[in-house]
Amino acid sequence: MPHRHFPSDSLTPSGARHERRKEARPGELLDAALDLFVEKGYAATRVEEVAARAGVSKGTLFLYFPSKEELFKAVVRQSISGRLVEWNSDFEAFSGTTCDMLDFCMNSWWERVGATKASGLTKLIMSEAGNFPEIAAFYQQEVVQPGHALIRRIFQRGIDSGEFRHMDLDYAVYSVVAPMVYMILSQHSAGVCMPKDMLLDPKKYIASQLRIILDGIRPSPSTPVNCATGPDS
Amino acid sequence: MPHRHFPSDSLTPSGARHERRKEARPGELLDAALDLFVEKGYAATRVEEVAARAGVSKGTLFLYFPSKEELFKAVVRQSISGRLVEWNSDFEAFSGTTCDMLDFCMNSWWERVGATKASGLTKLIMSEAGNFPEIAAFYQQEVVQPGHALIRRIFQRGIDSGEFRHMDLDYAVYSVVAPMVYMILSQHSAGVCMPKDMLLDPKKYIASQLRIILDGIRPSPSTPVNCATGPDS
Amino acid sequence: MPHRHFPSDSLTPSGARHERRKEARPGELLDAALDLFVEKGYAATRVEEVAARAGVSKGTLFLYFPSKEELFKAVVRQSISGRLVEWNSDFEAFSGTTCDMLDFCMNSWWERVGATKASGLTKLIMSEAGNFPEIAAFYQQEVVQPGHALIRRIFQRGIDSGEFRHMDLDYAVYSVVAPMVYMILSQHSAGVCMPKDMLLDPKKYIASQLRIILDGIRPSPSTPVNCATGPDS
Amino acid sequence: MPHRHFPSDSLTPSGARHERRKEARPGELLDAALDLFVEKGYAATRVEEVAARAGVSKGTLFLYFPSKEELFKAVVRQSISGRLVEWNSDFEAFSGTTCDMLDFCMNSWWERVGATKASGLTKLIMSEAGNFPEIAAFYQQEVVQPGHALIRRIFQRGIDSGEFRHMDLDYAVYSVVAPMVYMILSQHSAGVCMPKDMLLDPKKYIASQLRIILDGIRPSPSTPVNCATGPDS
DNA sequence: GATGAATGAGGATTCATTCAT
DNA sequence: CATGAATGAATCCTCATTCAT
Repeated sequence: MPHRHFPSDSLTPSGARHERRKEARPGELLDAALDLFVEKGYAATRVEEVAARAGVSKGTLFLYFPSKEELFKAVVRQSISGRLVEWNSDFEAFSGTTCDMLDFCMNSWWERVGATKASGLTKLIMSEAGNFPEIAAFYQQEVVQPGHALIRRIFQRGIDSGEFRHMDLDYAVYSVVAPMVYMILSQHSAGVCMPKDMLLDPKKYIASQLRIILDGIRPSPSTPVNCATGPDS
Repeated sequence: MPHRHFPSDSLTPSGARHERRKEARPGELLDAALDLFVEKGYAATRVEEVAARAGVSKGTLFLYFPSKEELFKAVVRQSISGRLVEWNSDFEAFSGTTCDMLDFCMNSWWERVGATKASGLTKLIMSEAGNFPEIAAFYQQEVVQPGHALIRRIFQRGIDSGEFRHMDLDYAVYSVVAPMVYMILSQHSAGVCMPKDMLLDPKKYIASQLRIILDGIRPSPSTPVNCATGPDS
Repeated sequence: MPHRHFPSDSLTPSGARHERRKEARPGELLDAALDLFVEKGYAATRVEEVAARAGVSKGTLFLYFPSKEELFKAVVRQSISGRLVEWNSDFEAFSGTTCDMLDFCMNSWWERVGATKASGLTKLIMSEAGNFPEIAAFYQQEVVQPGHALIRRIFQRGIDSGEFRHMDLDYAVYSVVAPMVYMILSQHSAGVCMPKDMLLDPKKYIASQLRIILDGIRPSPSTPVNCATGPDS
Repeated sequence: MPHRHFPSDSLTPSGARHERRKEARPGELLDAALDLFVEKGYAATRVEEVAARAGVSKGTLFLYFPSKEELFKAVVRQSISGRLVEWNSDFEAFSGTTCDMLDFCMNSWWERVGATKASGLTKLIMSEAGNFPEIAAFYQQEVVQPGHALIRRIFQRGIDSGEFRHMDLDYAVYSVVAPMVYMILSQHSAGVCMPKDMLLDPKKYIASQLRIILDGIRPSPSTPVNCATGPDS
């Protein structure tokens, strides 16, 4: 690999001046942008730095993406929205129990997004959405709504089949969303989410949450309470 | 130069020369800064605006805080300190069921934190933790660890009394933490957490999550599954 | 004058770093801006250069004018619109013949605008209006409409008093506007308007045009033609 | 390397290899450039757009013109050349009154210049003269001088025949030139020349100006004034 | 000769920080 | 102490120009 260097500390792209890699450029820029956006946030990431990390000059970036914002949207599309489609279709073909479906949902979300760099985008957007309403709207449309819709569909399936009890889905979906989002945040703001020196094992975390949720939403076997008596009774 | 002795000074009432006691300045600045940092984030908050809201000039702010960064740290340090003491003591005297305790925990947390300015601080810290590791560590020690410890104590109480099943508490606590944190985030990044045009009713949200949690962690009434069969069975 | 230099070739302002001339700054900036806008056009004038010529830094300019466009508008207001008011009021008090009024109109316009640097703004705007519609609209409103209205009022006065014949004022006003605008343009694009090596004497130019106009718009003494016969008759 | 002799070349029809003869390229580029320069001005015209309109790539443009500036000069030089010859000869054969001649002059000028793309060139040159003195001189020699000379000859003819009064022709010519130039400018900077929402009808405009001029330059029927008395007399 | 990907200097604007008053 | 005028580094984006293919 004699050509192409990735100077991570210098803003000056190296290599030959004209390299003509039109096909490869967008992907290289997107990769560099994902890294930097996740690492430093949207506002703090300079486009020139993205270009430099991709091994091109500032101007080249604007050849492929008309603005920083569009660059960011493209990153989100590639890293999340794009994978959502494939993810969704997995569910179309799913034939097991709805419990398994929810299990699959949480675990595959983790593998496809949570465990990847893309998860940093979620944290980024939550942090900076207030300053970039357009980006928030974009993420909302491309990621949040489809995601909620999927979970809602799973829940509905479980209710219809008798696996789950009746619930107000508008609120119940967050029993799945919240732990997943929280897990992602704890990856990117460790000190803020997790007690010091403790790292969560994602698989165990998901299993733990999943069990509570599933137990918590199945049709009440008896009365919904076994809390009738205090600890001192 | 402890006092001024110029004759001309006698033209001015020597008592309360300045309307606002200068000792109050730092506090006013910190209050203003907290509001603005919460509202707009660190980067988007301009020091001039902070000064203006505190009723002083930009230059004066730099008299008390050597830089924007130090101002931020001071804001967080002051706002965090000892918030949990009072809350904790409420639980010492609690004599009801552990289910009620968890109910009280989540609801009073909502009233004391979620619905107040303090929630903005949580969001702020999560957003900026990456850029201020020192702050993250501080928050970790002052808030996260005590908070987790409290929930853990509640859970342990429930297990000991037989109200809750045995669980790996290292993971189970997040069934309470995650929905609460998520609720805070959705307050401050509405468009990113919630499907468009939908606002969560906090009381209903908490009730919904609480019921799932309580059902999800009580001792298994039968087998932990009623998902043995698929939806088509 | 030990302080304050006007480095016309360097962009670095000289003098002490903090000079505190708040009252004087806007005027100095406006003067510098007028010079440069006239000399180089709107697009080609760099704000930094304006600041430097006024002896301040780039940032200082934006302390007084929120944008390049507002700076330009302020220049127009100071150089033209502002004077239009005073000019207009001269006419309110005018008690002579309407012929004298028109004479005064053209000559005083020349003295107040045509012969000053402000005339360069007219040329600038005609050249660049296409690229800056907001500026064109502003000039239209602040300068063109009041100017046309004034001329129209003069004409109407002459018609009412019997000094001028009846005319379609929508078109007749240009018999005054066109020569004045042309005169201004010839100042700033000499080679394009005037035969080489010929400079117009403004007073004689105005007198010549004025006489033609006045003769051309007085009530027809006989028939409007003495062109009934060709040159060979 | 006058010709290529590679055998592989024989696979291609050696005759009309390129659709557009390369000799035509410069002309196509100049045409496209004229359109764009006129429409948007020099600075606002991008070379890439010129190339695109000419159907070639940006690189090709620089093959024929070493810089944007040279392209501009070439455009103007080509577009100006010899435009007035034909027009001039029309007047040689003219046998009517000089009033008719002036009428014909202004109206045919409108048809040949004012209403055509050439008018854009005039406006362009006036706008850019300051930045391209060489162009201004060229325009001066090719257009301004012959044009002024023609009008001057017409005026002289009218004076000689008694149709017009004696005048200082150095100044009187502008009574014709100014309205015509102004008309061109108002075509290309409508918002700047005309009160908002008002469009001039060229024929009526010319008729109006012509009548004033003709009335204004015919031999004084009485005294040159009927402004001896004020409006209140 | 053509192409079009790549370059990078240049320009408007923002804002934390300084310091003369 | 307090002020607020002044600074200038930093950042996004444009576009004339270059040159490997």
